[in-house]
Amino acid sequence: MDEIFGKIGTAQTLSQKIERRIEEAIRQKKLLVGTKLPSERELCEMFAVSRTALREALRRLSARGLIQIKKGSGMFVSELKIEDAIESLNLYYDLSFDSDLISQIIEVRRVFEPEIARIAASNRTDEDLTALNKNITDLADCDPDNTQLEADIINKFHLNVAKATGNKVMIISMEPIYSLLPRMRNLIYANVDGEKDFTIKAHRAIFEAIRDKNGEQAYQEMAGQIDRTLEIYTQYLK
Amino acid sequence: MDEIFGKIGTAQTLSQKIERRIEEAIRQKKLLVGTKLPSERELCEMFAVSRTALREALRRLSARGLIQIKKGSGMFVSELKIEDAIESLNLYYDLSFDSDLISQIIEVRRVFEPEIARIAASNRTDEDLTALNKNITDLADCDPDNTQLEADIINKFHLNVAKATGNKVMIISMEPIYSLLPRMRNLIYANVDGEKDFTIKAHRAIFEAIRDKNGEQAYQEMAGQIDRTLEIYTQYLK
DNA sequence: TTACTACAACTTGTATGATCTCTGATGTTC
DNA sequence: GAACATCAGAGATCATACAAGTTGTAGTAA
Repeated sequence: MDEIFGKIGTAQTLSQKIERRIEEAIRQKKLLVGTKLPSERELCEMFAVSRTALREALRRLSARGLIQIKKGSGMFVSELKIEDAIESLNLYYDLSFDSDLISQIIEVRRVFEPEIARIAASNRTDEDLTALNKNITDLADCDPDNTQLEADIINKFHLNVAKATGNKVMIISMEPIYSLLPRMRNLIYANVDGEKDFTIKAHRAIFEAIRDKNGEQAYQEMAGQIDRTLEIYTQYLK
Repeated sequence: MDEIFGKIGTAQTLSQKIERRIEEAIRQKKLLVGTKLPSERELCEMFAVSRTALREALRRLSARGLIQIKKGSGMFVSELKIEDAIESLNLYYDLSFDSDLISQIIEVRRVFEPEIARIAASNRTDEDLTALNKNITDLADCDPDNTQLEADIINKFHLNVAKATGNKVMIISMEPIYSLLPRMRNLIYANVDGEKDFTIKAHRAIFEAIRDKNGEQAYQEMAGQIDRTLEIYTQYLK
């Protein structure tokens, strides 16, 4: 218990208090999504604070994705998007990125993604298939020199597999990891030749297994694909 | 490619531009953790903007946990805590918390945690064992009426298993999920009797498997434990 | 010298008023 | 009715002033 000397006069700033008040209102659904908030001037009167303090509170709320501010028209309560929620996680990963992290990421993918593929195979919708298929044709059409685009497409494919599970939590868990892959790929792909054909074939195999609702096959193909990735990375990292 | 007519004057506000600039500097480690930023006035001169715009940018950065602002002393680059990153996720979950989410969380745990236990069994250190063991004795000693504390301890156990993998990414991935469990448990535990003994026994079995470096056993025990959880929840939710 | 006090020189927090710019609606012209 | 011009209201930015917290230091008394 080293809370003994914890803050007494927390000295929450005025703008923080305002922020909390509005946040609470949104959390408790007293302010519904889409609602237009009163104008700055009106809110100033209602809270009896200066525009400075109020605006800073609003800035923070919009930074967190709770409200949307449209210049010239007003401020609206917005639906908190998954992307907003994930963004700070992405940042967190970004800041702790190092070569250690690379092998750890691969390990996590090796363990999680085959299982994800299995679930995707049984839950996928036709829309999911369309998206996945598009990823593969995009990959095939992609300029071989444009490794950046290539990496993006591959990421989308894997993210779409996660989406095909129909499980939001799955997406949230994996998204931050996928967002790091381009950085890893840039590190490596420049050094590997004749990789692309193999990559396309492997991803198509995953796609087909998911399409055929063959969970076990999807699991195996995904595992194989990541094993191969792992191989390449260890070869490069050693 | 319908990017042809994509936004040109994205109309990023001034404060957003400032925010990005500082954020980039932090991301690229040009500003290290602990660094004291120049004072508001100095930054105003450097960026050639008004204090209002600058302050709004700083407010957003502090809202996101990238900097810490201390009245009277200054602004400092702060280490982005995982808790900060998770907070917006929590808010997201908070706003979309429903029985759907609960079952999705369990599904994710059912898939991920047994694998985590398996890896933990081969990578665990003696310190990990000590921590896990303490969790179990704490659980046994815990006042049966204090379901909140009970839930906390169980969470710590699972988090410690993740830690025992020695894989940071594993921890970060699971952390947001674990942070939701207390809420779920509060929903349920009040309605289940004679559960505690079983819970202790199950967790002890997991512990022993990890202790003995028996990966397969750890996998099975963890899977069984979560299956049991799933059973309880479906029973309650139906 | 030492310990305490008081103050000066910082820092961020809040308030106010003026001005700029964008948006949406209204009115005008053809 | 459609295209254009106008205008009111919204947020965005700026400049200034003052309030209030923090820190270091010079000065004072023991």
